[in-house]
Amino acid sequence: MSSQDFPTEETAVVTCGLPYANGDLHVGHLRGYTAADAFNRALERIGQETAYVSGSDMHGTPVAVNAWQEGVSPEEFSLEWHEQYAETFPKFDVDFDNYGHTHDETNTELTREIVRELEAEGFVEERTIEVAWDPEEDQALPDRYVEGTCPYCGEQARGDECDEGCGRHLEPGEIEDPVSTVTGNPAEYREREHKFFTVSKLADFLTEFLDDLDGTDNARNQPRQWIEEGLQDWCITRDMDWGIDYPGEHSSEDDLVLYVWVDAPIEYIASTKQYSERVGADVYDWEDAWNGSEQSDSENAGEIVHFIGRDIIQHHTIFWPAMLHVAGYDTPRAVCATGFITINGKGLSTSRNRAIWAQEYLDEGFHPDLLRYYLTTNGGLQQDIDFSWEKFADRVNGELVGTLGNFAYRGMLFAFRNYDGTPEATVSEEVEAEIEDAIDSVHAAVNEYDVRAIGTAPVELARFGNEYIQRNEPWSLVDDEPEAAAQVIYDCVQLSKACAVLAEPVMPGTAEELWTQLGEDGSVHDVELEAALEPPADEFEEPTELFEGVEDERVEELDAKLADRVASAADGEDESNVDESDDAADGDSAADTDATDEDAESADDVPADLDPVLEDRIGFEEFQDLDLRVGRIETAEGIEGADELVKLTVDIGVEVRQIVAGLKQLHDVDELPGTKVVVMANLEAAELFGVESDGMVLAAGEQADLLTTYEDAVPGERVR
RNA sequence: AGCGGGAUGGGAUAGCCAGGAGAUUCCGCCGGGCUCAUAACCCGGAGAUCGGUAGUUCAAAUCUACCUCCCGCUACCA
Repeated sequence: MSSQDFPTEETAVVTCGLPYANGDLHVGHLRGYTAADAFNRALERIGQETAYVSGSDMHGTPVAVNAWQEGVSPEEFSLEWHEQYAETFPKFDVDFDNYGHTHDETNTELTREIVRELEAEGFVEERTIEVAWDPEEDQALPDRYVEGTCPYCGEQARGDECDEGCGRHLEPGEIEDPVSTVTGNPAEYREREHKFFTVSKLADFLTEFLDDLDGTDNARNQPRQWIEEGLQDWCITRDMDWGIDYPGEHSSEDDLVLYVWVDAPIEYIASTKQYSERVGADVYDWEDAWNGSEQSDSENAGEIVHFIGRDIIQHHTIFWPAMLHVAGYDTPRAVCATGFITINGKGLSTSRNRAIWAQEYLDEGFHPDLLRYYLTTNGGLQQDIDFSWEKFADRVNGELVGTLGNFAYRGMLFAFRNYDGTPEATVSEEVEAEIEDAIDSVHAAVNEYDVRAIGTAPVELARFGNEYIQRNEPWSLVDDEPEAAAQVIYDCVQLSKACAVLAEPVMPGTAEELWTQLGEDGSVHDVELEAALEPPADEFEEPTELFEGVEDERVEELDAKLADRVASAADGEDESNVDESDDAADGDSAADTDATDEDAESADDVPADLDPVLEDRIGFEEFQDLDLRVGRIETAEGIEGADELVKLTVDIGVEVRQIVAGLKQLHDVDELPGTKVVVMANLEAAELFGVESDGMVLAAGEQADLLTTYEDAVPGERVR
């Protein structure tokens, strides 16, 4: 890449995706925030001027819809979540220099200012488009207020994104057959004036931008494809009242607000600005970070580094740099998109309660550093990583307790007992070289955005330390060769000090603890990596163990708890799904790094590709809930455009139903009429390929072998 | 079926972008050592044709093409 290595003379700013203010935080969120926090701390350790900022994402239709359902104002609703987030992050030592929210004054002002700038530069056009409208309520239905059919792939889609089909971002008015998600009313389209940001004019700029962009590969490759396919202009306004009013005189009467994705990333700037205003521009000047090229020769002087979840790459590599560029700000140096988290190998799912919640983790009494270490070092940033309590315990016990904690403790305890602190000596060449290497590796890791390597550095150094102390056996030297023993122990204290410095980014609390135990002055949060080579303090108190192990029984207990919770969430599926309405809603979240639902429960150990019998038994009463009927197919015709679907009318005695079934390739459609079948009669109706299907015809296996009766059962008889 | 991510010793991971020695580390296993340390630590060993095939190259885990399989999301298996 074309960027200069860190540390640079410029001012850096590190951000992480904005948590969307409509749900509890979980390990998926935490992964991104701890990675960015560790990266920012590592930047500080190598002497880069930097700030770490973020804020809550308050606007958008999911908040409005959820608030409406709870009967509170969107502001009240989102502020409550915002406050919870603001309280939670410090508990994980996620140390934002500023944490704001998108609904505050700074962001509102700045957003309007930037939009005016986009207008002034001629990148905003007013266009008349058709928007979904609820005729009964007489209100507009932007984004998630409406569902319908994707015009590109024909799938069921949300108003703003074809979430289930081709994954495209949908512009207002594009979705077909719209229905209000609030009232269920079919929506009609009305003509409205809206503002468009002409992103399509910026393809060349964006291509160049991507060529110079640092960070993870996925953040560079995916948008390239989108550009090749052709960029669409972006509608940046919505007909609703929750959001930032579109700047200008005539807009207020129309309830025209800016689309949430306009003001959300601007919070990165706003939050930096708030930080600057609080500490003073002489300490940190937000304009150097966001507008550094004004004062500097280089074109891209600000060192802007975004950490995001991989689901929001498009917003950060297309819309956002386009806005920054036109409004005269610097564009990002790097976008690092993290992978998802799985729990015990399965997708994290908030609605199924298969998640490790932030508060839950804390309530279990674990130190935040343990999770920080696990999340940042379990795999590369881009990689999906799995969380299980067993693996967690494994890594804590092996690497933190056994290697890092043990090394620091044994060396320092030896030193304390024999020398009341650091013995008289100077660092050996071998140890000095080892520490230098470790420092270099962290430097390199920062420049490669390799948070994992930043995290493993202190543990690797401790591993060397354990080997070193073992090889030199100070315990057998201490009587006969006191000088040699002193040398070894001095080296160990030096190594412990280096571990403290190296551990700071990923395990800030533990690092500070170790630093204090070593009798060092000040805080490890204020030193640079080179402090690892400075002579340790002469005296220190008796050390204590840095980490506590996680017992096997504890792991079993935690696993059981998680399993119970997932099971009970599954029981109450219907109800809980309504409350949680849709964690899918936080797809708008700027940091939603959970993998989404996955279900098929494990089917290992079963021969011949057959699914095992489900473990959960149901009661007879539940079986009684199934209304299975004998039916006779009356008519059958293929559905145009569908490969497999057949539209059937089936006589089930009490009535004739229209049912869609996937039989076309497997049966001769003309021969189906007259066939007796078994029908699941009280299944809720669904629409398949635009055709209503009221019930389900039972069939077995891939070949859709139809279930039938062999004697004289007549249509309408129940099957039991 | 579409899109995305993978495939490296028993399990989990690194290396791949910028091709070159005996392929990294952790867990597990076998054997040994140490006893300063939280049954922690250290050493040695077994164990990988780096998913397959073809190609580029003096040289491929790494680059190219095709293929297979796995995972996730989504879907016309209602």
